[in-house]
Amino acid sequence: MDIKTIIRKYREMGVRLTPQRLAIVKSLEGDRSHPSAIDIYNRLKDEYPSLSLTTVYNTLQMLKEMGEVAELNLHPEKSLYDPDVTPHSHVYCIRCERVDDLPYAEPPEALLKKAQDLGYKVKDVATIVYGICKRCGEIRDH
Amino acid sequence: MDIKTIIRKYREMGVRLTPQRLAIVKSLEGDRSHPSAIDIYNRLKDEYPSLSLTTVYNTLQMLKEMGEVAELNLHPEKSLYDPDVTPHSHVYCIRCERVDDLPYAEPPEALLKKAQDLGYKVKDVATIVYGICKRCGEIRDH
DNA sequence: TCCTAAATTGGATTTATTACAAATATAAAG
DNA sequence: CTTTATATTTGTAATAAATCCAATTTAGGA
Ligand SMILES: [Mn+2]
Ligand SMILES: [Mn+2]
Ligand SMILES: [Zn+2]
Ligand SMILES: [Zn+2]
Repeated sequence: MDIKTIIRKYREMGVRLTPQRLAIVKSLEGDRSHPSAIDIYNRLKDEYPSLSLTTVYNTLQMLKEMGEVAELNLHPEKSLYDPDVTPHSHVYCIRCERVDDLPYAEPPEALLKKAQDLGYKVKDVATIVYGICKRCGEIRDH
Repeated sequence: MDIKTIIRKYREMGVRLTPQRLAIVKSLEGDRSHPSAIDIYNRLKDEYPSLSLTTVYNTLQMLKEMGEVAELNLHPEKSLYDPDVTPHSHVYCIRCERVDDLPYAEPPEALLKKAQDLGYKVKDVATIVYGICKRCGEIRDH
C-alpha cells in the first residue's frame, strides 16, 4: 500500500480524488495495527468532522477491490483491515484482540490437495494462530 | 459429539435435560453441514413451535463450553457450529458459503515458533482454505 | 465560472447476537 | 401424585456491524 500508487490507480480508474479517500488511504499507509472500519473512522473524525462511516466502508471496499487492502476475519464481531497485502499470517490474542503479523509460511500441501480433490478451485489460504499475548499473560499471572 | 455422553455430562453438571436441549443436541449429532444458529433454529421450529432463538444460542454456548461443539469464524457475517471437535480444517466456498471438512494437518512450525517469540501462549491454530466449489465453478462456466 | 456525474452524508434498515424480565417447566421432596 | 424451588425458556428489546438510500455536496472537466 503506497499512496502514490493508489492515487495513480484512482486517476486511471477515473475515480475522484476526494479528501476523505485520501485521508483514509494516508491513515492506512504503513499501519500495522489491523484496524476495524470504526477504528479508522474514529481516528479521522476529528480532522474530518463531516466524515461518515459509510464513506469509510465504501473506501475500504474499493481498496479491497483494487487489491490494496486485505479484509481479515479473525473473529466473528467485525472485519479488520490490513494494508499489507503480501502473503502472511496473523496471531490473534483471544483476551485483548491484539493482532500481530507472522511471516508467510507455505500451507500444508495435503490441505490444498484435498480441497482440489473435493472439486474446489483454491483462491486463498489463511492460517490464524490463536493465543494469549505477553501482556495479557502477565496480567493474569499475579 | 455423542448424545449419550452429552446427556451424562448434563446430569453430572446438574443441568436440566429439557426437550429443547435434547432436540438441539440430536439435530447436531453427526451433522456435517456446519450450520449457523439460525439454521438450527429453522430445522427445529416445526417440531418445537415454541423454540426460541435465544435457547439455540444458549445451548450452543453451553455445548461450546463443554467442548462438544466448535464455533467457526469463516466469514464475518455469522458463526458456524461444528459438532466435530477433533482437529481438522475447512474449505469455504466464497460464492455459496458451502463448507467442507479437510483433514488435520500439522501447521507450519515456523508460525508457532514466531508467535511464541512474540510472547504469545499459543492455544489454537486454524487453517481455512478459500475457494470456489465444484457446483459454483460449473454454474459460472456457461 | 458553470455544470453534471460522482461521491458524501445522515438516517433508516438489515442481520447476527446478547440482555432481560416474565412465564413456564424440570426434577426433587413430600 | 402434588407441591415447590429454581433453572430454563420465551418474547421482546437492545446492541453492534454493515448496508441501503435519497438528498445534498463537490470534484474536476468544459
Ligand atoms: Mn497483517
Ligand atoms: Mn468441520
Ligand atoms: Zn492480549
Ligand atoms: Zn459454492
